Amino acid sequence: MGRPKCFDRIEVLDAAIQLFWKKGFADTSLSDLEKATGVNKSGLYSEFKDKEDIFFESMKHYRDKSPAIEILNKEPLGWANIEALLKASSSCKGNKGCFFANTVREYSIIPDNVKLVIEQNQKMIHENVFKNIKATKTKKDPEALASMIMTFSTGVALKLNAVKPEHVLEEIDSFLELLKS
Amino acid sequence: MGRPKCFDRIEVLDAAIQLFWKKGFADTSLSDLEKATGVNKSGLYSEFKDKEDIFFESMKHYRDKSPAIEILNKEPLGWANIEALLKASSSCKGNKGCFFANTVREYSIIPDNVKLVIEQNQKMIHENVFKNIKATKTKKDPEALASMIMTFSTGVALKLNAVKPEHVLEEIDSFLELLKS
DNA sequence: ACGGTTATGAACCGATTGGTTCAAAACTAA
DNA sequence: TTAGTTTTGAACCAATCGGTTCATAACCGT
Repeated sequence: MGRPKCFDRIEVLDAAIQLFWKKGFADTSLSDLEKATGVNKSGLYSEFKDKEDIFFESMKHYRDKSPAIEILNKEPLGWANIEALLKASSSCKGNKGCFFANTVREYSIIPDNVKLVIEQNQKMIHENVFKNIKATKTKKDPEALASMIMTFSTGVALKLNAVKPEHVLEEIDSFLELLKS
Repeated sequence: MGRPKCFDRIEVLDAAIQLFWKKGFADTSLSDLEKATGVNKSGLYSEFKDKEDIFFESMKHYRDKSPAIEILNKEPLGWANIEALLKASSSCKGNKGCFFANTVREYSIIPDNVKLVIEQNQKMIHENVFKNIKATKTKKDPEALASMIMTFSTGVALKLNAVKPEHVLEEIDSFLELLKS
Protein backbone atom coordinates (compact mmCIF):
# COMPACT_ATOMS: atom_id res chain seq x y z
CA MET A 1 0.00 0.00 0.00
CA GLY A 2 3.00 2.30 -0.06
CA ARG A 3 4.27 4.85 2.38
CA PRO A 4 1.61 6.35 4.66
CA LYS A 5 1.30 10.14 4.73
CA CYS A 6 2.48 11.77 7.90
CA PHE A 7 -0.09 14.57 8.14
CA ASP A 8 -3.79 14.79 8.81
CA ARG A 9 -5.97 16.61 6.30
CA ILE A 10 -8.18 18.12 8.97
CA GLU A 11 -5.25 19.44 10.94
CA VAL A 12 -3.85 21.01 7.79
CA LEU A 13 -7.18 22.71 7.08
CA ASP A 14 -7.44 23.97 10.65
CA ALA A 15 -4.00 25.53 10.38
CA ALA A 16 -4.79 26.97 6.95
CA ILE A 17 -7.97 28.57 8.27
CA GLN A 18 -6.01 30.43 10.96
CA LEU A 19 -3.64 31.78 8.34
CA PHE A 20 -6.23 32.83 5.75
CA TRP A 21 -8.34 34.29 8.52
CA LYS A 22 -5.52 36.48 9.77
CA LYS A 23 -3.86 37.47 6.52
CA GLY A 24 -6.46 36.92 3.83
CA PHE A 25 -6.07 34.99 0.60
CA ALA A 26 -3.75 37.31 -1.30
CA ASP A 27 -1.23 37.82 1.48
CA THR A 28 -0.94 34.17 2.48
CA SER A 29 1.89 32.49 0.59
CA LEU A 30 2.64 28.84 -0.01
CA SER A 31 5.66 29.29 2.21
CA ASP A 32 3.39 30.56 5.01
CA LEU A 33 1.17 27.55 4.53
CA GLU A 34 4.14 25.19 4.72
CA LYS A 35 5.35 26.74 7.97
CA ALA A 36 1.93 26.82 9.60
CA THR A 37 0.88 23.31 8.62
CA GLY A 38 4.29 21.68 8.88
CA VAL A 39 3.61 20.03 5.55
CA ASN A 40 5.89 20.43 2.59
CA LYS A 41 4.69 21.82 -0.71
CA SER A 42 4.70 18.42 -2.35
CA GLY A 43 2.53 17.17 0.47
CA LEU A 44 0.09 20.04 0.08
CA TYR A 45 -0.04 19.60 -3.66
CA SER A 46 -0.70 15.90 -3.33
CA GLU A 47 -3.72 16.66 -1.17
CA PHE A 48 -4.97 19.82 -2.92
CA LYS A 49 -5.00 21.07 -6.49
CA ASP A 50 -3.56 24.52 -5.88
CA LYS A 51 -3.63 27.46 -3.48
CA GLU A 52 -7.20 28.33 -4.43
CA ASP A 53 -8.23 24.78 -3.66
CA ILE A 54 -6.66 24.95 -0.21
CA PHE A 55 -8.61 28.16 0.36
CA PHE A 56 -11.81 26.60 -0.94
CA GLU A 57 -11.48 23.51 1.22
CA SER A 58 -10.64 25.69 4.23
CA MET A 59 -13.84 27.65 3.76
CA LYS A 60 -15.91 24.50 3.53
CA HIS A 61 -14.26 23.06 6.60
CA TYR A 62 -14.85 26.28 8.51
CA ARG A 63 -18.48 26.25 7.46
CA ASP A 64 -18.92 22.63 8.50
CA LYS A 65 -17.53 23.09 11.96
CA SER A 66 -19.18 26.47 12.55
CA PRO A 67 -21.53 26.35 15.54
CA ALA A 68 -23.94 28.92 14.07
CA ILE A 69 -26.66 26.58 12.87
CA GLU A 70 -26.47 24.51 16.03
CA ILE A 71 -26.82 27.62 18.17
CA LEU A 72 -29.83 28.79 16.20
CA ASN A 73 -31.64 25.48 16.47
CA LYS A 74 -31.49 25.17 20.21
CA GLU A 75 -34.92 24.88 21.75
CA PRO A 76 -36.73 27.01 22.62
CA LEU A 77 -36.20 29.25 19.60
CA GLY A 78 -36.09 32.95 20.36
CA TRP A 79 -34.00 35.94 21.33
CA ALA A 80 -31.65 33.87 23.46
CA ASN A 81 -30.41 32.08 20.35
CA ILE A 82 -29.88 35.32 18.48
CA GLU A 83 -27.93 36.68 21.40
CA ALA A 84 -25.83 33.53 21.55
CA LEU A 85 -25.07 33.82 17.86
CA LEU A 86 -23.97 37.42 18.05
CA LYS A 87 -21.84 36.81 21.10
CA ALA A 88 -20.29 33.60 19.79
CA SER A 89 -18.34 35.40 17.08
CA SER A 90 -16.83 37.86 19.51
CA SER A 91 -15.16 35.23 21.61
CA CYS A 92 -13.87 32.81 19.02
CA LYS A 93 -10.52 31.42 20.13
CA GLY A 94 -7.64 33.74 19.34
CA ASN A 95 -9.27 34.86 16.13
CA LYS A 96 -10.64 38.21 15.19
CA GLY A 97 -14.15 38.50 13.88
CA CYS A 98 -15.51 35.96 11.48
CA PHE A 99 -13.59 34.21 8.73
CA PHE A 100 -16.47 34.57 6.29
CA ALA A 101 -17.06 38.24 7.06
CA ASN A 102 -13.38 39.04 6.67
CA THR A 103 -13.28 37.21 3.38
CA VAL A 104 -16.10 39.28 1.91
CA ARG A 105 -13.61 42.12 1.80
CA GLU A 106 -11.69 40.17 -0.84
CA TYR A 107 -14.76 39.52 -2.95
CA SER A 108 -13.21 41.01 -6.05
CA ILE A 109 -10.27 38.63 -6.05
CA ILE A 110 -11.53 35.36 -4.59
CA PRO A 111 -12.63 32.48 -6.82
CA ASP A 112 -16.31 31.98 -7.61
CA ASN A 113 -16.73 28.69 -5.79
CA VAL A 114 -15.58 30.34 -2.57
CA LYS A 115 -18.11 33.12 -3.07
CA LEU A 116 -20.78 30.47 -3.44
CA VAL A 117 -19.86 28.82 -0.14
CA ILE A 118 -20.07 32.17 1.63
CA GLU A 119 -23.38 33.11 0.04
CA GLN A 120 -25.01 29.79 0.77
CA ASN A 121 -23.82 29.89 4.36
CA GLN A 122 -25.02 33.45 4.79
CA LYS A 123 -28.40 32.49 3.37
CA MET A 124 -28.71 29.49 5.67
CA ILE A 125 -27.88 31.51 8.76
CA HIS A 126 -30.30 34.19 7.65
CA GLU A 127 -33.11 31.64 7.38
CA ASN A 128 -32.38 30.27 10.82
CA VAL A 129 -32.27 33.75 12.32
CA PHE A 130 -35.61 34.39 10.67
CA LYS A 131 -37.05 31.24 12.25
CA ASN A 132 -35.98 32.40 15.69
CA ILE A 133 -37.47 35.83 15.23
CA LYS A 134 -40.80 34.45 14.11
CA ALA A 135 -40.80 32.32 17.23
CA THR A 136 -40.66 35.46 19.38
CA LYS A 137 -44.01 36.60 17.90
CA THR A 138 -42.68 40.13 17.66
CA LYS A 139 -44.93 42.71 16.00
CA LYS A 140 -42.09 43.94 13.79
CA ASP A 141 -41.36 42.49 10.34
CA PRO A 142 -39.29 39.30 10.96
CA GLU A 143 -37.68 39.45 7.52
CA ALA A 144 -36.47 43.01 8.03
CA LEU A 145 -35.20 42.17 11.49
CA ALA A 146 -33.33 39.14 10.20
CA SER A 147 -31.57 41.18 7.51
CA MET A 148 -30.65 43.80 10.06
CA ILE A 149 -29.21 41.22 12.41
CA MET A 150 -27.10 39.75 9.62
CA THR A 151 -25.76 43.17 8.70
CA PHE A 152 -25.09 44.09 12.30
CA SER A 153 -23.34 40.78 12.82
CA THR A 154 -21.09 41.50 9.85
CA GLY A 155 -20.31 44.89 11.30
CA VAL A 156 -19.45 43.35 14.66
CA ALA A 157 -17.22 40.77 13.01
CA LEU A 158 -15.30 43.41 11.11
CA LYS A 159 -15.06 45.71 14.09
CA LEU A 160 -13.39 42.94 16.03
CA ASN A 161 -10.37 43.22 13.75
CA ALA A 162 -9.63 46.58 15.33
CA VAL A 163 -11.34 46.65 18.71
CA LYS A 164 -11.29 44.62 21.92
CA PRO A 165 -14.15 42.11 22.33
CA GLU A 166 -15.33 43.46 25.71
CA HIS A 167 -16.50 46.73 24.25
CA VAL A 168 -18.42 44.95 21.55
CA LEU A 169 -20.42 42.87 24.02
CA GLU A 170 -22.18 45.91 25.47
CA GLU A 171 -23.04 46.99 21.99
CA ILE A 172 -24.64 43.65 21.24
CA ASP A 173 -26.74 44.01 24.39
CA SER A 174 -27.96 47.46 23.39
CA PHE A 175 -28.78 46.21 19.94
CA LEU A 176 -30.79 43.29 21.27
CA GLU A 177 -32.64 45.54 23.65
CA LEU A 178 -33.59 47.73 20.73
CA LEU A 179 -34.79 44.74 18.74
CA LYS A 180 -36.95 43.44 21.53
CA SER A 181 -38.50 46.79 22.47
CA MET B 1 13.50 74.84 -13.02
CA GLY B 2 13.95 71.67 -15.01
CA ARG B 3 11.44 69.46 -16.70
CA PRO B 4 7.91 69.71 -15.30
CA LYS B 5 6.24 66.48 -14.19
CA CYS B 6 3.50 65.28 -16.46
CA PHE B 7 1.16 63.87 -13.80
CA ASP B 8 -1.00 65.34 -11.10
CA ARG B 9 -0.55 64.05 -7.55
CA ILE B 10 -4.26 64.22 -6.80
CA GLU B 11 -5.18 62.30 -9.92
CA VAL B 12 -2.64 59.64 -9.02
CA LEU B 13 -4.09 59.31 -5.52
CA ASP B 14 -7.63 59.12 -6.90
CA ALA B 15 -6.61 56.27 -9.19
CA ALA B 16 -4.69 54.54 -6.40
CA ILE B 17 -7.74 54.71 -4.12
CA GLN B 18 -9.85 52.89 -6.69
CA LEU B 19 -7.26 50.15 -6.92
CA PHE B 20 -6.63 49.68 -3.22
CA TRP B 21 -10.34 49.85 -2.61
CA LYS B 22 -11.09 47.07 -5.05
CA LYS B 23 -8.12 44.79 -4.46
CA GLY B 24 -6.77 45.71 -1.05
CA PHE B 25 -3.19 46.52 -0.13
CA ALA B 26 -1.62 43.08 -0.46
CA ASP B 27 -3.05 42.25 -3.86
CA THR B 28 -2.31 45.60 -5.49
CA SER B 29 1.07 45.51 -7.21
CA LEU B 30 3.32 48.32 -8.37
CA SER B 31 2.57 47.19 -11.89
CA ASP B 32 -1.16 47.61 -11.20
CA LEU B 33 -0.49 51.07 -9.85
CA GLU B 34 1.51 51.99 -12.95
CA LYS B 35 -1.27 50.88 -15.28
CA ALA B 36 -4.05 52.56 -13.31
CA THR B 37 -2.29 55.87 -12.78
CA GLY B 38 -0.47 56.01 -16.08
CA VAL B 39 2.65 56.97 -14.16
CA ASN B 40 5.87 55.00 -14.38
CA LYS B 41 7.51 53.51 -11.32
CA SER B 42 10.21 56.16 -11.30
CA GLY B 43 7.50 58.79 -11.31
CA LEU B 44 5.68 57.15 -8.42
CA TYR B 45 8.87 56.72 -6.45
CA SER B 46 9.82 60.37 -6.96
CA GLU B 47 6.49 61.39 -5.47
CA PHE B 48 6.16 58.71 -2.77
CA LYS B 49 8.57 56.82 -0.57
CA ASP B 50 7.30 53.31 -1.23
CA LYS B 51 4.15 51.28 -1.73
CA GLU B 52 3.10 51.75 1.88
CA ASP B 53 3.45 55.48 1.47
CA ILE B 54 1.20 55.47 -1.59
CA PHE B 55 -1.34 53.55 0.47
CA PHE B 56 -0.97 55.93 3.39
CA GLU B 57 -1.39 59.04 1.25
CA SER B 58 -4.36 57.44 -0.50
CA MET B 59 -6.09 56.89 2.83
CA LYS B 60 -5.50 60.48 3.89
CA HIS B 61 -6.77 61.79 0.59
CA TYR B 62 -9.85 59.59 0.84
CA ARG B 63 -10.48 60.85 4.34
CA ASP B 64 -10.07 64.49 3.29
CA LYS B 65 -12.52 64.29 0.43
CA SER B 66 -15.04 62.13 2.28
CA PRO B 67 -18.39 63.90 2.62
CA ALA B 68 -19.23 62.24 5.96
CA ILE B 69 -18.40 65.15 8.27
CA GLU B 70 -20.08 67.62 5.97
CA ILE B 71 -23.23 65.50 5.86
CA LEU B 72 -23.32 65.20 9.64
CA ASN B 73 -22.96 68.94 10.23
CA LYS B 74 -25.85 70.01 8.05
CA GLU B 75 -28.41 72.01 9.98
CA PRO B 76 -30.69 71.05 11.51
CA LEU B 77 -28.92 68.15 13.19
CA GLY B 78 -30.99 64.99 13.55
CA TRP B 79 -32.11 61.71 12.02
CA ALA B 80 -32.05 63.11 8.51
CA ASN B 81 -28.29 63.47 8.71
CA ILE B 82 -27.82 59.95 10.01
CA GLU B 83 -29.95 58.65 7.20
CA ALA B 84 -27.96 60.65 4.66
CA LEU B 85 -24.72 59.23 6.04
CA LEU B 86 -25.87 55.63 5.87
CA LYS B 87 -27.25 56.04 2.38
CA ALA B 88 -24.26 57.95 1.05
CA SER B 89 -21.96 54.96 1.26
CA SER B 90 -24.32 52.72 -0.65
CA SER B 91 -24.31 54.90 -3.74
CA CYS B 92 -20.68 55.87 -3.99
CA LYS B 93 -19.65 56.00 -7.66
CA GLY B 94 -18.73 52.61 -9.03
CA ASN B 95 -17.21 51.53 -5.76
CA LYS B 96 -18.34 48.91 -3.36
CA GLY B 97 -18.84 49.75 0.28
CA CYS B 98 -16.39 51.98 2.05
CA PHE B 99 -12.65 52.12 1.52
CA PHE B 100 -12.00 52.41 5.26
CA ALA B 101 -14.34 49.58 6.18
CA ASN B 102 -12.82 47.30 3.57
CA THR B 103 -9.35 48.11 4.80
CA VAL B 104 -10.15 47.07 8.37
CA ARG B 105 -10.16 43.51 7.06
CA GLU B 106 -6.41 43.88 6.43
CA TYR B 107 -5.71 45.20 9.89
CA SER B 108 -3.14 42.55 10.63
CA ILE B 109 -0.95 43.47 7.67
CA ILE B 110 -1.36 47.22 7.15
CA PRO B 111 1.15 49.73 8.56
CA ASP B 112 0.46 51.47 11.86
CA ASN B 113 0.12 54.97 10.47
CA VAL B 114 -2.69 53.76 8.21
CA LYS B 115 -4.44 52.21 11.19
CA LEU B 116 -4.20 55.56 12.95
CA VAL B 117 -5.84 57.40 10.07
CA ILE B 118 -8.71 54.91 10.09
CA GLU B 119 -9.15 55.05 13.85
CA GLN B 120 -9.11 58.83 14.02
CA ASN B 121 -11.58 59.08 11.19
CA GLN B 122 -13.87 56.50 12.78
CA LYS B 123 -13.72 58.39 16.05
CA MET B 124 -14.52 61.69 14.40
CA ILE B 125 -17.52 60.29 12.56
CA HIS B 126 -18.69 58.63 15.77
CA GLU B 127 -18.60 61.95 17.61
CA ASN B 128 -20.56 63.66 14.90
CA VAL B 129 -23.13 60.88 14.82
CA PHE B 130 -23.41 61.28 18.58
CA LYS B 131 -24.04 65.00 18.19
CA ASN B 132 -26.88 64.35 15.79
CA ILE B 133 -28.49 61.80 18.04
CA LYS B 134 -28.40 64.10 21.03
CA ALA B 135 -30.12 66.71 18.91
CA THR B 136 -33.05 64.35 18.40
CA LYS B 137 -33.69 64.37 22.16
CA THR B 138 -34.35 60.62 22.03
CA LYS B 139 -34.93 58.86 25.34
CA LYS B 140 -32.45 56.14 24.47
CA ASP B 141 -28.75 56.30 25.33
CA PRO B 142 -27.13 58.45 22.59
CA GLU B 143 -23.71 56.87 23.11
CA ALA B 144 -25.04 53.35 22.66
CA LEU B 145 -27.01 54.38 19.61
CA ALA B 146 -23.97 56.01 18.06
CA SER B 147 -21.88 52.89 18.51
CA MET B 148 -24.62 50.79 17.03
CA ILE B 149 -24.93 53.04 14.02
CA MET B 150 -21.20 52.85 13.41
CA THR B 151 -21.25 49.08 13.58
CA PHE B 152 -24.30 48.83 11.36
CA SER B 153 -22.68 51.19 8.88
CA THR B 154 -19.60 48.97 8.77
CA GLY B 155 -21.83 45.97 8.15
CA VAL B 156 -23.60 47.77 5.32
CA ALA B 157 -20.30 48.78 3.77
CA LEU B 158 -19.01 45.23 3.83
CA LYS B 159 -22.29 43.80 2.58
CA LEU B 160 -22.05 46.04 -0.46
CA ASN B 161 -19.06 44.05 -1.65
CA ALA B 162 -21.38 41.16 -2.33
CA VAL B 163 -24.88 42.58 -2.69
CA LYS B 164 -26.68 45.12 -4.89
CA PRO B 165 -27.19 48.57 -3.31
CA GLU B 166 -30.99 48.62 -3.82
CA HIS B 167 -31.57 45.83 -1.37
CA VAL B 168 -29.47 47.55 1.23
CA LEU B 169 -31.47 50.77 1.09
CA GLU B 170 -34.60 49.12 2.47
CA GLU B 171 -32.54 47.70 5.27
CA ILE B 172 -31.25 51.13 6.20
CA ASP B 173 -34.84 52.37 6.34
CA SER B 174 -35.91 49.56 8.66
CA PHE B 175 -32.91 50.20 10.87
CA LEU B 176 -33.66 53.91 11.14
CA GLU B 177 -37.29 53.19 11.92
CA LEU B 178 -36.17 50.96 14.74
CA LEU B 179 -33.82 53.62 16.08
CA LYS B 180 -36.48 56.29 16.09
CA SER B 181 -39.22 54.17 17.65
C1' DA C 1 20.86 78.87 -28.13
C1' DC C 2 22.69 77.30 -24.17
C1' DG C 3 23.80 75.38 -19.41
C1' DG C 4 21.62 73.74 -15.49
C1' DT C 5 18.01 71.10 -13.64
C1' DT C 6 14.44 67.89 -13.31
C1' DA C 7 11.45 64.04 -14.86
C1' DT C 8 11.17 60.09 -17.70
C1' DG C 9 11.27 55.25 -19.41
C1' DA C 10 13.62 51.17 -19.66
C1' DA C 11 16.84 48.10 -18.06
C1' DC C 12 18.06 45.93 -14.14
C1' DC C 13 18.25 43.90 -9.16
C1' DG C 14 17.69 40.19 -5.61
C1' DA C 15 13.88 38.08 -3.33
C1' DT C 16 9.71 35.76 -3.40
C1' DT C 17 5.69 34.11 -5.75
C1' DG C 18 2.79 29.78 -7.03
C1' DG C 19 3.90 25.56 -8.96
C1' DT C 20 6.67 21.19 -10.85
C1' DT C 21 9.94 17.48 -11.04
C1' DC C 22 12.23 13.58 -9.36
C1' DA C 23 15.36 10.58 -6.93
C1' DA C 24 15.40 8.66 -2.59
C1' DA C 25 12.94 7.22 1.65
C1' DA C 26 9.34 4.59 3.90
C1' DC C 27 6.10 1.71 3.95
C1' DT C 28 3.00 -2.93 2.68
C1' DA C 29 1.89 -7.29 0.87
C1' DA C 30 3.88 -11.44 -0.70
C1' DT D 1 13.76 -10.35 1.53
C1' DT D 2 12.05 -8.36 -2.06
C1' DA D 3 9.02 -6.19 -5.51
C1' DG D 4 5.80 -2.69 -5.85
C1' DT D 5 3.58 1.52 -4.28
C1' DT D 6 3.26 5.95 -2.28
C1' DT D 7 5.11 10.04 0.22
C1' DT D 8 8.67 12.98 1.02
C1' DG D 9 12.13 16.82 0.81
C1' DA D 10 14.96 19.39 -1.90
C1' DA D 11 16.21 21.24 -6.12
C1' DC D 12 14.37 23.63 -9.65
C1' DC D 13 11.25 26.67 -12.73
C1' DA D 14 9.46 30.93 -14.97
C1' DA D 15 7.00 34.88 -13.51
C1' DT D 16 6.30 38.52 -10.63
C1' DC D 17 7.20 41.10 -6.52
C1' DG D 18 8.83 45.87 -4.56
C1' DG D 19 12.50 48.72 -5.45
C1' DT D 20 16.87 51.05 -7.77
C1' DT D 21 19.87 52.91 -11.25
C1' DC D 22 20.94 55.79 -14.95
C1' DA D 23 21.37 57.63 -19.57
C1' DT D 24 18.41 60.49 -22.02
C1' DA D 25 14.58 63.62 -22.89
C1' DA D 26 12.25 67.77 -21.75
C1' DC D 27 11.96 71.72 -19.80
C1' DC D 28 13.50 76.47 -17.47
C1' DG D 29 15.89 80.99 -16.91
C1' DT D 30 19.23 83.59 -19.07
